[in-house]
Amino acid sequence: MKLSTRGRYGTRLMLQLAANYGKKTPLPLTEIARREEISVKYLEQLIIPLKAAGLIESRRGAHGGYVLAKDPDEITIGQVLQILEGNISPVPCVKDPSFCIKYETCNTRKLWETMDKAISKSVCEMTLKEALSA
Amino acid sequence: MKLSTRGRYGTRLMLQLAANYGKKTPLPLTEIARREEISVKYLEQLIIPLKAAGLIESRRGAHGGYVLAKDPDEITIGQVLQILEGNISPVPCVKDPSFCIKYETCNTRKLWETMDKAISKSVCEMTLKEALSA
DNA sequence: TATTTATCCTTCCGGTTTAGTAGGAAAAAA
DNA sequence: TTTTTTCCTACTAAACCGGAAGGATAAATA
Repeated sequence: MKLSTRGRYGTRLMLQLAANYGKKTPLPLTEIARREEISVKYLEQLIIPLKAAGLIESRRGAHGGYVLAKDPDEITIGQVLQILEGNISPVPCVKDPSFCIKYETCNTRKLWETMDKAISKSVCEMTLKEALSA
Repeated sequence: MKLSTRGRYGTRLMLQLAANYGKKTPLPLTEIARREEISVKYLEQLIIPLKAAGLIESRRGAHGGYVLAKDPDEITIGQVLQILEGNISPVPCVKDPSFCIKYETCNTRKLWETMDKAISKSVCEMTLKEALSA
């Protein structure tokens, strides 16, 4: 039960943008790629859904780059993971009952719900700002 | 970040054995397969590591089957998942620092540790007995 | 205006993991 | 000796993961 590189790299990407928040110049992917040792090409892929979700704004051309669209304390790690990994619940049925035909009689459902809540809580209560200062 | 069928089916398997705990006859996989609608062949595969870990004992031949080797309140969901899924931490580096070359400078490590603890706690504090009665 | 620096857009691909299936051997009970 | 069951070793189709490739478009600068 692992996060993929999308979630992990994407979080690092977002923390770099959070650290740059408030500065005059946007942060280009080339710079993030250098700091985090991740290829620009892969970062380009990860940033698309983050931008589509309205968490990021971009400026094209020379001296361009990306900036957070919101304050770092208004974005949670949970949001970022949700966008990049999809639903982060440990089992599909918790968020989508139609997934399982045995939904009513399943002896493990409440168990997964307990687990799901623990995960959601840990990650939705933490903002980029808090993650940075930790 | 999903559990695979190994972890999910294996937990259902263990809960069936927990429900049978104390009864005179062991529970055969054919019966578990019928109740849970999982093929015997796949259950056979899942039960191997559980037995190897000492959570289960087997009896061969007619009227054979499996029984828990311990009381249901001495086995946690966390143990079961650990055996079937391997390490359930959301990122590899939390349990194995050598995995990551950026370990010292990583801005996300503490974040994953927080998440890891929340998951471990939720799942290691719940025993089969509790899961059954929930 | 030409060049450089960026984002933006579409496509492809090899490797690994997942979720099983297949076929039988060995043991124990009836 | 037949049936029921565990035990053991392979095999595989499909999905997913982790990127790389190649260029188009836009903005700043010289």
